[in-house]
Amino acid sequence: MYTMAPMTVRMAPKLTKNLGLDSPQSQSCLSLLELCNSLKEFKQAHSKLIKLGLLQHPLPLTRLLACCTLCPDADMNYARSIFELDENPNTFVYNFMIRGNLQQHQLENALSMFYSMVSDANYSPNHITFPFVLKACSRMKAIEVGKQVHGQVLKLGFGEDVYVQNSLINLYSTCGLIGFSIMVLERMKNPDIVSWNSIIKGLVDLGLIEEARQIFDKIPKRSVVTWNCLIDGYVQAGFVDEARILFNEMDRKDTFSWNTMIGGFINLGLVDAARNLFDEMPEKDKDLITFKLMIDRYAREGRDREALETFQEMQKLKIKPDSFILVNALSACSNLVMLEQGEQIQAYIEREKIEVDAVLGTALVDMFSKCGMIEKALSIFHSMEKRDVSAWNAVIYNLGINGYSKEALSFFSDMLEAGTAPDETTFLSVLSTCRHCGLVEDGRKFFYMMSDDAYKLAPKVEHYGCMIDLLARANLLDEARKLVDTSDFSSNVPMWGALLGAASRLGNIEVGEYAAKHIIELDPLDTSCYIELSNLYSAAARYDKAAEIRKKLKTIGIEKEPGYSSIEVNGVTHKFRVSSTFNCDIGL
DNA sequence: CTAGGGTTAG
Repeated sequence: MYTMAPMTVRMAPKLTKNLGLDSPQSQSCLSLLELCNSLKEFKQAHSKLIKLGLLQHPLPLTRLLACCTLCPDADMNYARSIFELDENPNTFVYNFMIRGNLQQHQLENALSMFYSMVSDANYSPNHITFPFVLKACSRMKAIEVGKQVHGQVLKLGFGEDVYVQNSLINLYSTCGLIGFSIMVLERMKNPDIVSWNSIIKGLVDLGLIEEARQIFDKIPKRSVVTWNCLIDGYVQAGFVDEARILFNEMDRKDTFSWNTMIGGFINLGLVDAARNLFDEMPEKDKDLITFKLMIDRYAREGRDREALETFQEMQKLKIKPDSFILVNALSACSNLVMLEQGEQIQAYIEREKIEVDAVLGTALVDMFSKCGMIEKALSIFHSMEKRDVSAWNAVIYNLGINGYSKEALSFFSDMLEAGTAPDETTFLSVLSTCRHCGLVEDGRKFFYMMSDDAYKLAPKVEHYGCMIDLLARANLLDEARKLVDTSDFSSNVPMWGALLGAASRLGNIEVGEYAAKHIIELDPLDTSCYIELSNLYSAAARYDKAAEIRKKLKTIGIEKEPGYSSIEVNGVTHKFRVSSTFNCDIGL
């Protein structure tokens, strides 16, 4: 919060005429400005200031600018419009603008503010300016500009300021020039803990973990951040045991320490080890990221139940989920067909007025349709302001697998009309719709459409799989075989597996043997192929052949283990048993 | 008489 400045402000004489800065209205307006913490309130204060004619004064103007650049959702265009009212911006005003642009990730604008500042003869950058500017340079990895700024620092005499020096260390190390960072450090009279941490972080980011460790052992003092940086270094390098030893040695762990360790385990695929740490972690230290790490990983691994349970734990601790977590939770609900849970999440989104962007909307659409609430799904889809490819894909795919093939295909043409470019998943959804209803003509059309000039998408194994199945169901097995023969996937086992499965379902021994021959050539240990083939023989009452295959299977000593292939549809992984049928969606 | 630096995930 900003304290009121005393009212004995120096004022330019020409401004004192219409002054009113001391008037009760002005006073109240200035206090209003201090209290407000939303853009809307700023704007009200702003217009009041204009009415009172106070924007001529440097003090209110600077304060207004401070308010509207410092808030986390600052509107920098708005800030800029105020800035431009200032004919003679002072150092404070410039600094606020640079900082605001930096916070809003408008790095170029931050730099151009700096440029106009240095070309302004009346005011020059001070010790506060440089950390912001240097940070902008390091975020942009603009090392050449950074070096020039370094020159300015020295020229203007801020080379001894510890904050500025530390910013320089960071600039050089984020640009990979750790040697320069060390040079800056060695010239410092009094490097502090932040200087050392910046060096350690720089080394860690370059993968120089041993060097980082040496510094860690050498420095006189360490902070929690020091420990966390080094632990993160070990974790990044895959030395999780080393990280764990340090972690255990820490006398004070903070949220970062725990999250770094948990994240490290997770990245190495040690999800259960991560969970153990998660359970050991004091509840009061857990934050959004802690939960995000666990829930996101559970969701990726299809451990939906655990994802949801952890999500509920999070709610018990009153930690507010962000939309990433909500997407994960919704996807778990749809995989588990847990409508009630999903509806609760939707209610939460409405209650908390969380913005339903394309991704979150798609997750809702997917959840409702997987739970059989197609109407509800469609109404959400229609209410979405922005629809990306995934949103369309979710609708088309789910309509298709629920038997609404006409609707699915009409959504597909709506999509093209809306100018959204279909991707491979779109075509997979469309083709699986055709397969679902035996629409051979349409299937062929869409299959060739995807690779034509307009879309230039190469059909993948999954697309071929759909086509094989579609053709086979229409008793067009020879066409299916030709498709495989002429594809780029003649050395792809699942591809032949799909043909074998189709042949098997039709009892077509010739094509079956043909496909099996290819599979065995490619992978003599493919068990599912033998099993499929023997089933095919049995079904055709060719028991001798079937027994022969079974025997072969035994002698090779292969265990029965069906092969799986998976595809991803709108972020949800669907498993297909490639050996037998292409339409066996195990995930449902 | 306003303001500044180092650590964790998608």
